[in-house]
Amino acid sequence: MDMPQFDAGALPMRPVRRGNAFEETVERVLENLKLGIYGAGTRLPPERELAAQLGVSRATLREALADLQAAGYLVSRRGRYGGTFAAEVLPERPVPANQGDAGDLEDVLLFRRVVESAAARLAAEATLTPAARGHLLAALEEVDHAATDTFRPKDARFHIAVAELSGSSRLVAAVAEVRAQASDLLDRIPLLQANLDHSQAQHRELVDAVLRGDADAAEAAAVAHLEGTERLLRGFLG
Amino acid sequence: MDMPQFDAGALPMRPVRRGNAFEETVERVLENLKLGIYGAGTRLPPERELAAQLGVSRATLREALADLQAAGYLVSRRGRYGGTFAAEVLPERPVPANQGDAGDLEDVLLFRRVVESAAARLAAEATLTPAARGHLLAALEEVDHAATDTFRPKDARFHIAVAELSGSSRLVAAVAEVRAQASDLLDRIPLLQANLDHSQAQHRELVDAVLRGDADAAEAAAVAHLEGTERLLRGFLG
DNA sequence: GCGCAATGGACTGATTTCAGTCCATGAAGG
DNA sequence: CCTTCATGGACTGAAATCAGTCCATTGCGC
Repeated sequence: MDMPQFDAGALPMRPVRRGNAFEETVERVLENLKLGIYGAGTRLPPERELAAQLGVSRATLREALADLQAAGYLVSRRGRYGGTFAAEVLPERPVPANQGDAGDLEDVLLFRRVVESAAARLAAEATLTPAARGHLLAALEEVDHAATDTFRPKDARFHIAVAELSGSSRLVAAVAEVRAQASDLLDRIPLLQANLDHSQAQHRELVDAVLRGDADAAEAAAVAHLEGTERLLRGFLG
Repeated sequence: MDMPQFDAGALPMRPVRRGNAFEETVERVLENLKLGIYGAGTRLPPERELAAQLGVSRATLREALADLQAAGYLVSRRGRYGGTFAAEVLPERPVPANQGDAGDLEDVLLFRRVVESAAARLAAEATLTPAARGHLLAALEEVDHAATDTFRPKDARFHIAVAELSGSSRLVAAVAEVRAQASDLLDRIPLLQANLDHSQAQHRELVDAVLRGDADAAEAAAVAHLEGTERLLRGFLG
């Protein structure tokens, strides 16, 4: 941890813009694809609507979509009932040789732990509608039956589903964001079958705890689950 | 809680832009002033540097600073050893009649609880350098001796100081952001002397727990402290 | 005193981004 | 068939934003 901890004046102000609108739009859409929010073959919202959601003009959004289409992430169809669809199979990502800071690795992992364990606890404490329970179980089934090459997005989707049960939109956003960041790191290390099996068991444990409203157990399950990938990441990258 | 919880496709993508660069820059700088990151009379970084921190061109930053100067939040001095300074006394804020969503109130409070309690716990678990301990105590003294009209910024500064001890820059950012949002809400309700005294005691308790490394006590103190303002806010706004 | 140097102030032209408009496509439904 | 209409595709002119340059001011050290 090498933070500029003291001298308030030295704390840099958090950026307002991280790049141009085009780049950020590409990144955001890609993030949603990688997290499996839009699974293979599903339709994205119409451009006009998506542009509004992203707070960006349709022209800018279209540039971003065109790039993603050229890169094979998206397919467009014109005409009524057409639209923009997530590709059936996402292209291999050209490993971003960029090694990322090690300090940043710990930062992401720590923050992930904070938000995801809280999400698990709050989900367990919430009173769930039958629909909510069904949604959670469906997400669990999805990730359980996922082939190894579709595991990560479905895993992310599952964890976001848990966060949604917490009822806090800010928490959902935080989980999604930190997942996306962690996902970038995870793409640089191999996916081990043993670890995958272990994950499934932990997912079930988490769901069980949430469904029976056991907040402590839910939090513990979430933390145990996270620690697994933390160890992997530290091993391969640290 | 009225979240669009299911049907992933319906989850809107998180905005990339929340407004134009100018507005966001004003907001960000104002946020830092209100949080007391730049206390009365202190000097902000030079424009060229600040623009870089914010990821915005100097022209845009200057427009924002000009507005804030016109509104009495800032004072500029030219020449070497000149600069832009936080005004000695911040203008009364023109209460933004805007009532804000009630659902959003709960969302902010919930997320604040998540990040701040985690920050308190992590701060207590961290091994603190003497400098860090001194910094924390200094922040405590500051808020302790604050007059009622300077209480809120120093209070925010104190809580951010705690978060800094956690060693996670993401957590610090999250605390600062949620504080700023809560601060907007707090400005709409009166500051009660009794509540203020209560706060001071809770601050001491939190600091004690952090300094002796008692994570459970630190978290408990933080939660107790937050619940105080939560009740106030719900009472006046809910 | 004098010049150095760091700062805010002001301008210019290029680039990005925007809002708005109209066109092209093509499945659904008659 | 033919019409309908929600969608992607393409263009325009305006506005915002940028990077870069030069100017104006002023306290400090020589």
